[in-house]
Amino acid sequence: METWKQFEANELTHSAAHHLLAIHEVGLQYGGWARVSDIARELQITRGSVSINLRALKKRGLVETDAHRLVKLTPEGLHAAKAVMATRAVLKTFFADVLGVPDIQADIDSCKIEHLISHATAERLALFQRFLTSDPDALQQLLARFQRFHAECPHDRSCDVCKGHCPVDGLPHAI
Amino acid sequence: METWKQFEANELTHSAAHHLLAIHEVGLQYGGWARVSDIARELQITRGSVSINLRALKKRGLVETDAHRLVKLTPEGLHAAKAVMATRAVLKTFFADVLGVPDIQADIDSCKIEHLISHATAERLALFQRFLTSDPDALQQLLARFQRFHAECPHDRSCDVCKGHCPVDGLPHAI
DNA sequence: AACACTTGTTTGACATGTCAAACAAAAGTA
DNA sequence: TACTTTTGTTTGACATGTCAAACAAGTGTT
Repeated sequence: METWKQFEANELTHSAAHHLLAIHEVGLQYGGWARVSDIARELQITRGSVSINLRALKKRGLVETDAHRLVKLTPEGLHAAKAVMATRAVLKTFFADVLGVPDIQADIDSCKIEHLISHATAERLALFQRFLTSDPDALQQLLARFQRFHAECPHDRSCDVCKGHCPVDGLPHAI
Repeated sequence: METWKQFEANELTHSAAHHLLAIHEVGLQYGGWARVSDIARELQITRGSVSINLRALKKRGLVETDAHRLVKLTPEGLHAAKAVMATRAVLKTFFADVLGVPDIQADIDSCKIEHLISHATAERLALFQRFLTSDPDALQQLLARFQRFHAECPHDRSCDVCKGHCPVDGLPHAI
């Protein structure tokens, strides 16, 4: 059992991923360039923290700086940022549109997971969604039926699917 | 945008969750009791680290100790451990059996996510799986068709679903 | 030019989680 | 009983990521 130690073995930490995303976001209005202050404001952390964190990202070649201390993603940094955004989008769509999880919760969950889930799994999930929503045999109806179930489930024993118990841990619904 | 800070806002850290799981695992053979050494061996970390980490778990009321320094989960600790195991099982089943992700990758991904995903999302995912596999209208066939697609996808433009592009980021398949 | 503000960096602090090493107490063995 | 080993704790170190505060360099205003 050393699977659990893989938790640390990711390309990006949560913090690093969001620094890249913040640079990308801020840079949209300034031709890709961002200032430390802007990044700090975007992430709601201090300039000092951003300054320190950028040092590591520079050393890893994900970020570049100007003579005027302006910050920009390198091609590798941009690639990494786009990968994170794409993965998050897939997760969020699945949580919200397929599973029917409330929008805010879908945002939080996808943001927590975006940099941790493997590309292989994210890709299969994306394919699954495409498969579900593009199949000619009215698979849409299947989804619709599932969504309807959520709305109508009485969360007690009379319910055919949940039978009044949480499907995760098997315990009776608290509701 | 302060959604990203929610990453730290979980009931359990990854480390804490696995300490609880390790106590539970070891305890199966000893009536719920475990020793610091056993936990350390199970997690492949030093006794010193376990000792320090248990202090925090004790303070939070998730773990109790004996006069002989034997360690046990409290009812709350057991509940937390079971919740983590249940969530992981749901995630792993989805990744492996529905999406068709290789077993080892499904283990790693579910282990990374188990303590981060909300109960709401895990519950909907579990329901979705039950829905998929128990519906009378041959939904099993749907799954089978998706699985078959994976096996047959040529990963190039001739493929109807992936069209030679990664469904996550839209870039051409590297394969 | 003088003063005030903004910006980026550095420093010292804290929290978490890990290690190795030293140590003390308990258990096992002679 | 005496010796050895195992066990649990403590300590000092390191890495990451955060803060507040001090500081230096630039930018603006008058």
